[in-house]
Amino acid sequence: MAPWAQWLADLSWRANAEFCVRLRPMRHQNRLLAALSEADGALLGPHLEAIDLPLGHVLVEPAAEISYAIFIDTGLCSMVSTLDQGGRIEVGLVGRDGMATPALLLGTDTIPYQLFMQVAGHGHRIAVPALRDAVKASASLRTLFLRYVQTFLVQVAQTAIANAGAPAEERLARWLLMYHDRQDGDDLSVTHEFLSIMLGVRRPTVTVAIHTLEGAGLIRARRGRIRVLSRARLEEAAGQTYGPAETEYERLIGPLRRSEDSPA
Amino acid sequence: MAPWAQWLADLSWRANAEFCVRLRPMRHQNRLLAALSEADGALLGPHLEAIDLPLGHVLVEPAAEISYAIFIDTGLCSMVSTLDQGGRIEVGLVGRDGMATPALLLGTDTIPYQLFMQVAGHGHRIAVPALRDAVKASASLRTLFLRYVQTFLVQVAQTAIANAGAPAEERLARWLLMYHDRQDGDDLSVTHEFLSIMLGVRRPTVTVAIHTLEGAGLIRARRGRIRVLSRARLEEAAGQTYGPAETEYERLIGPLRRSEDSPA
DNA sequence: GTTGCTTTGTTCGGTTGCGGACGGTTCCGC
DNA sequence: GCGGAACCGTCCGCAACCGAACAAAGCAAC
Repeated sequence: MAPWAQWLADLSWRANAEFCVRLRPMRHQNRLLAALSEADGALLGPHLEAIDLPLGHVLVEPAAEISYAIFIDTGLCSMVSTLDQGGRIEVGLVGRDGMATPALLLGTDTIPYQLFMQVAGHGHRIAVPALRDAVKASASLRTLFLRYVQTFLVQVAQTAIANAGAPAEERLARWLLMYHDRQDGDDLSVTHEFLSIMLGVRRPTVTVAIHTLEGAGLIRARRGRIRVLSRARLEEAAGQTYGPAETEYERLIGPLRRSEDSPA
Repeated sequence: MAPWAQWLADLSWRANAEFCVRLRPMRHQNRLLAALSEADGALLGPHLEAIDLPLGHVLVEPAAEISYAIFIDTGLCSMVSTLDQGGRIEVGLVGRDGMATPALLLGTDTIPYQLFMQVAGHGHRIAVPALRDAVKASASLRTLFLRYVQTFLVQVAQTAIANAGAPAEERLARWLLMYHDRQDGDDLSVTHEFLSIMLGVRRPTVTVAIHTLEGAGLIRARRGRIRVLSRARLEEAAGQTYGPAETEYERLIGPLRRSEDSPA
């Protein structure tokens, strides 16, 4: 097994990951925080702490009480189900588009899934009681956050649809697009093995699918790195599986990616 | 094609389905309504209208504005994605356990999916503005309903997990249990073809899976009908796919099924 | 009770992806 | 520049499931 898969399998290291509190920048990269009104920003701001989110950091353990909500500025976080046999299946992805975990807005402090950083980055955290107070006090804040929950729900539903029968190649294209949506630039840092876990398929299957997409000129794959060459054609390749969740996001919250797009 | 599949494919009939308003019974079979406090019941009650929910009735059309929230007392409603190729994939199931559609609580009046009655029954409806007013006025009502959204989110996530690799037999077991949870008695009305659509597999695959479960003595299948013989063993057969959503429901809201269980 | 439709049972070949394994290549640290 | 670790490419046999089709059995209406 590859060593990075070690921390994927080994649950004991998680106690080592420590938060590194830093100064809060003025403009938030996180889309939800950036979308706050003046008043709502003032409501949350004092309670936000900047944190580092190293690779593999576990934000939430299944059935364990959650103390902080996290707003990611850079990096990616996966929500996965840990199966008895040791396997993992990804059900949702959170980046600078939202918060982890949406369930905190739905009246629960635990979820049956695990959240961990899949791409290192940084963000801000807020203690759950402070979040609850703010959400209780401001209807506009509540509305915004619940709208995010809706987009997340649709995202999970799209995962269910993609997992039902869509060939590995379409699922791969969808996943690459979702990653691409949540970061700047066109270079994605992922290995085949990582993708195989996220997509719930075998690693060789990922290799084959990547070759197909690369052969068609949609991406360029290098060791541990995938560059998106044509978003437009990648979206075609993803078929029905990509789109609804992103449309929902732009309708309810705002632009997901920065303006520019890769050339087709 | 079987004729019942006609209305599944034919979208034009939907205009024919008319609501039949009736008197409101005193005790709600719907679990959410039954769980309301005195005050919250008084808040919603005056706005509730009893309605019939005939087989195939379309409650929500993708991207179409939703006017009513529906609380199902009996019967079953599926949330499905309608694919371009004409196929449908189920992503969620709503019965007397909740309301249709949860998205109304998340700040949107449209969803990218279709909701239709899969098993005929009846329920109550409330106009969306009235629902919004009530939810805005009562924090306890909001909490209860949002908790339901959480259970629904987990249900959809479990669908994603089941669709990722779980063999048809496990998915079938899970679906039967979810149906069983949402009605009285042990007789389920479903055809193989119907199940094949809900599970996203071929009809012969369903036939084979049913034979396996029947051979093991977990169910008894007759034309258009399946009787649950042993819930406990059916839950075993469903493996990891069944459980988390139901646990979440009982933790956050209350009992899903009536007390008694089928003999093991 | 016969007719016609619905539902169920079964078959066939083909494809996709799995489980496992092996060899090659790139990268990193010493 | 030399190991060794990590990652990528490929192969095998095998099981699940698909797409299509056809036959049998239950049910209902006349």
